Amino acid sequence: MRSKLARPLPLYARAKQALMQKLGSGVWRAGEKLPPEPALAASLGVSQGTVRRALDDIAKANLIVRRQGRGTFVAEHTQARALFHFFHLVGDDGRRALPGSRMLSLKAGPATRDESQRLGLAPSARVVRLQRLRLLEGAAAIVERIVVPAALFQGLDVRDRADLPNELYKLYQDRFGVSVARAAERLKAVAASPEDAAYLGLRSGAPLLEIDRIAFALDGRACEWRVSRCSTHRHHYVSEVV
Amino acid sequence: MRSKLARPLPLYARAKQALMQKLGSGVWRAGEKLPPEPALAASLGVSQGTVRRALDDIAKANLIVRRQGRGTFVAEHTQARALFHFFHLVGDDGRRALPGSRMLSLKAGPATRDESQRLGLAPSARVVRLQRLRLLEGAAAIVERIVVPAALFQGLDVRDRADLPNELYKLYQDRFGVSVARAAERLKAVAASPEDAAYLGLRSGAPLLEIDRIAFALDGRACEWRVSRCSTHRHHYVSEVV
DNA sequence: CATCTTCTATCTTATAGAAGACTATGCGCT
DNA sequence: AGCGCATAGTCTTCTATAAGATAGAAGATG
Repeated sequence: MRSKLARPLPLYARAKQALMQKLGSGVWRAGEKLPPEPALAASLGVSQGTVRRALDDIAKANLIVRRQGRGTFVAEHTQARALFHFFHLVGDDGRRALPGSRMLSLKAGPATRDESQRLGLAPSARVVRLQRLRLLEGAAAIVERIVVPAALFQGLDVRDRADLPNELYKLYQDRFGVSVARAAERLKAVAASPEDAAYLGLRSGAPLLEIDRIAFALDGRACEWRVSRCSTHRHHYVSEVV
Repeated sequence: MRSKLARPLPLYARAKQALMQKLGSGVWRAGEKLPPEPALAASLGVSQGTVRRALDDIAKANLIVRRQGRGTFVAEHTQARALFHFFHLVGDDGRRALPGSRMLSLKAGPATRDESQRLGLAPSARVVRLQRLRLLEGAAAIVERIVVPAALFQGLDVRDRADLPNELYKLYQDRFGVSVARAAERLKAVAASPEDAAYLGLRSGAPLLEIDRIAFALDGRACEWRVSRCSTHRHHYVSEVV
């Protein structure tokens, strides 16, 4: 919302928008190589320096990866990326480990009011819900409740119940072409419900860290709502603040 | 830890280091204006473009503020900065408010093992400890325990007990020349101790969000250890993940 | 296997103009 | 003379382009 005159964005910002739009529209798939800088510059009608600035900006948001001598590539949801960018629970000894998963339930249905509001969907649009138990170093540590819009994930189905991979974001990207670009998390301390407690082997009322996350796709639309209730006896959530 | 040959850092990175060092050594005080780009470039023996890149990097870490037409200034710990960069508790309605403070205690003493380890001090170096109760919208919401190395804050004293300001980081900067540049936070859900519960008006054992933060000065040394135990009934901790 | 070439991104410098912010000047008016 | 105001000038950062040197990666060639 610019106040004075509607000044046009600087050229590099418009170039960035154009590139982002291409990324979002799936012109280049995950892991693919983008055209070299001079080619992009020519196709956008700007200088190489300008396209460079745009690419650097996008790389800073982890949407592309630049490798000297090789080229610029669309970011993939690798295990390492999941571990370092999207999973913030760390062992108290400082070691990071990706949690294992045990599927508890998967079913589809119309969205509740909360769900459609949080995901920005039409009232009672169809959603798919799943629940998982996640294991850290073998022990149950997180109860996870996930809601996704059915429209974005056509074909995600009860039949998938058995063989959903551990890393859902990679699945979203590979099978449905939905790349999670960023996420907003809200944390609270809550008391374990009797159900939570049973899953995690704690007494009811034990303090749990609740991570409430909305994940956004490249085009900015919300694509997942995930609530994770974590036991933080041997782990903690890390956050860097600058 | 670079693996192959010890390649020199690129010029802009060395320029950044040189500038950071000057910032850390207090050549320019908080709020002061840095020399214009061409002057800096000349003094460092690099081109204006290179110094620009270094300055942009530093600005991205919120250590300086650049204003077109006016100049480049050393960042100050304003209220807004405290609110947006260093205080992550937000009301469930989305509104941010800086908490008020009520001092509970302030005393000096030799560091415990934990304290000297977390702050990177010699064993049993002198530290100052303070405890505060913090209020959100008038209601007690956070119990805060703060430990700082006495060496960095010469003259911080029991006599200050009454009139310590709400925003400590501004005090650190203005009175002691210690600028908090970044911080690392570790979050856990814990059960309220009887003492916590009494301060916060909760029952003992209620779930609290514990924020354990080490703050680092410009030169990279730890300058504060702060543990905040927060009631998250009406508030939550926000975290953006890219 | 070693070397060379080619393609790529990265680094560095230089130049020019646009735009924001502040100061000083000068002009008209009272 | 003194006041108010527009304008010009100057200093600053910001934007944009260009060009060449550097360095990593890969394949072709000897």
